[in-house]
Amino acid sequence: MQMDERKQKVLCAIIRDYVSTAEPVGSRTIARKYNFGVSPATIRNEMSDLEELGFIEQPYTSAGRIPSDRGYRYFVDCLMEREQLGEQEAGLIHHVFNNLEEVNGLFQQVTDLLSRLTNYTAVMLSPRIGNPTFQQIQLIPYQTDKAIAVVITSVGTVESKLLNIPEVITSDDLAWVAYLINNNLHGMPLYQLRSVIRLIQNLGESKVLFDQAVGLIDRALKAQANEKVYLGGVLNIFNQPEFKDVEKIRTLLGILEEHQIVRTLLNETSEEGLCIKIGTENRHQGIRDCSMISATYKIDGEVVGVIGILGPTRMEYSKAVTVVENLTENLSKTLNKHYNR
Amino acid sequence: MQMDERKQKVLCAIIRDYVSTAEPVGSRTIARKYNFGVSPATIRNEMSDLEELGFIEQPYTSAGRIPSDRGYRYFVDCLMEREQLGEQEAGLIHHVFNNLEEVNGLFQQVTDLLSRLTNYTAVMLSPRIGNPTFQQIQLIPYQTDKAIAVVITSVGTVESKLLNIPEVITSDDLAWVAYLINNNLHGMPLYQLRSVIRLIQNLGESKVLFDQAVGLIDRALKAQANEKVYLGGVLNIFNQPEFKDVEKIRTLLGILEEHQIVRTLLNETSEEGLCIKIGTENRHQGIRDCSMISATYKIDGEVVGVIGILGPTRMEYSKAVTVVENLTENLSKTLNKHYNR
DNA sequence: GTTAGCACTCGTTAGAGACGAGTGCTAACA
DNA sequence: TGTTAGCACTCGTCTCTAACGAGTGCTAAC
Repeated sequence: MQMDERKQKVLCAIIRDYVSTAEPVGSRTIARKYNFGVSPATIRNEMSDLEELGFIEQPYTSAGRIPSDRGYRYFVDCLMEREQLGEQEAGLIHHVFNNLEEVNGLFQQVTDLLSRLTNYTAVMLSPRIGNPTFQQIQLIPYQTDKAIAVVITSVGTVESKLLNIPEVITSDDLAWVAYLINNNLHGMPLYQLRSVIRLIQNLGESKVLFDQAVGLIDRALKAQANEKVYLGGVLNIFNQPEFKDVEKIRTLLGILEEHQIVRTLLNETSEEGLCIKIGTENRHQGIRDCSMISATYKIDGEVVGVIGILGPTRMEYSKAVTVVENLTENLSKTLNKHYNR
Repeated sequence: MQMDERKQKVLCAIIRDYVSTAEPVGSRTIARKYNFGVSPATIRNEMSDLEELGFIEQPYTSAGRIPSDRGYRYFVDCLMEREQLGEQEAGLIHHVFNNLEEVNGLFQQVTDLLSRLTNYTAVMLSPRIGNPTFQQIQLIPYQTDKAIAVVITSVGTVESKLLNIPEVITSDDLAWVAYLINNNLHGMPLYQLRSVIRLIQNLGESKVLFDQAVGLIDRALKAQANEKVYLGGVLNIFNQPEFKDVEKIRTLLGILEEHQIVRTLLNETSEEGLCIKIGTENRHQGIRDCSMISATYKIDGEVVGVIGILGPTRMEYSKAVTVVENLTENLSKTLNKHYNR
């Protein structure tokens, strides 16, 4: 059996109706509401065919039809048209990207924006930069027995910590340790750090200080390697009638709380561009009745991170895709400008 | 009517039973399960009195009794005995406070610990330190047209930011601006900052840099003034049968997500020591069927922050109070040691 | 190929009755 | 005076049934 134009139109109508009502769609509704100019009986025949093709299904005999995962897939691949952003939405986006104070805040802002524009839950991974290296450390004396250590990595992130140091350590010692570290470890990636450190000896009293400082460098580089997870609009889950069940919500919130799971999910995004996973296409058991739309963003032409949304399979794919694509573009542009490459 | 000893025992038994089962408690259950040595009929008479006193109530005619907010209040004020911590629990607490890596991580750890020990949702405000002042700034050159600014406040917190600066600015300019700021603004609280800044003139090309640096100082001091909110065990809400209703969960999660609300709630904690708010004693409409147990922690004898738990009014008050008190003590001790006063 | 007609399915809703946990009251008892 | 057995009564919960209706598939006619 082939998909002719009318079948496609019927499938579109079913999806459109189901997406907005969350109720199984009957032949009468389709025929009347979407002006097919044929009777419900004719639509029924088409629906019967669509069911045979696996694009729609019946929750039970003699209920209306709902789109199957395969139906959504066909719709997304072959039928869906990109939607235009409304003026208000474009305005919101413009506002976020053009009133940027600093990059770190941007990630949360973009995630919130994404959830707000789509009404689904938004997730995001901050940029993972291939092999960040140690750049420099500063040790600043503070009160009598403390020091503040500030580590800068090659990607411009800063990690700092208040150190407790033995009283015998002078500010000259601080300077000496900082000099030692900067001289010997500059430009080191994480995996080389340990082996080089072993070569540095004879620190005497400064050993404690040195160890703490190196620990911080370690953390700074590790933090960079592990992409941070941002969540936005988590409560949007409650808007979906398919999640009126407490257990379902609990499962989903449990997944979102486990950042490692979110990371895995997002990292399954195809290497470049947009990725849509519908229902059972998702690996993770707990989101088998959800769809995820994600897209990668780049710095200097290289993929560094992902943003995405998580919603029910009954999702406004067209709108969602437009927003996700738009935001990744803007994000890439902004980050490139910021990192000046 | 007076509360005699048996009435108190009956109230205790009702609360104890209701807390563990979440079902209205009948006279038979009380008489049998709690070895009163009298018949259900006698218990019924006592219950009737307790109801008249307002300590228990019936959900409907001829159901069992449940404790009223007033009943819980009487129990907490007059009847409750402190519970001892189990060995395993004490071990967990010891582990967190004695394997401390750094103070900033401690806050989230304590919040998580609190929720884990009680099985309720834990909330916490990070220390608010009265009038933090600007201590010092470092401007570190980075790449050709950037600088990393690091601001240290009087309480040892560090704020940093990557600055974009005009190309004409040299590293000497950076040093000069840092010197200027350190010399003129050192020891300034937030409210004096602006007026002093106006006195500094003739910055020429460095104006942009100067403004960005001051902006960061501003933010660092403001961040300190506004206590940060930490949440732990949010999903514990789902364990409570009283929250099997989706709308209730949504409301509660909505409140927890609005950090400003949480801040207000916690700041209503009595100036010192423990605070228990039961049901309608809570100001906020959305948690009128919850109880909150909170306690302040101190640095240098001065109250600086609050930790607390939020659960259903049907709460294990004894256990919860013990844990909250224990953690505030440990927290105060640890912070004092860390800040060395 | 399209459509009206019609029997049929099956989830949803509303109502009725049985059930049972628990009460309050009364009267008897120590 | 406090305690208790007995008993009628209340009311939420559970189960069963019947009515309803949205929607289907099939058939036959156009």
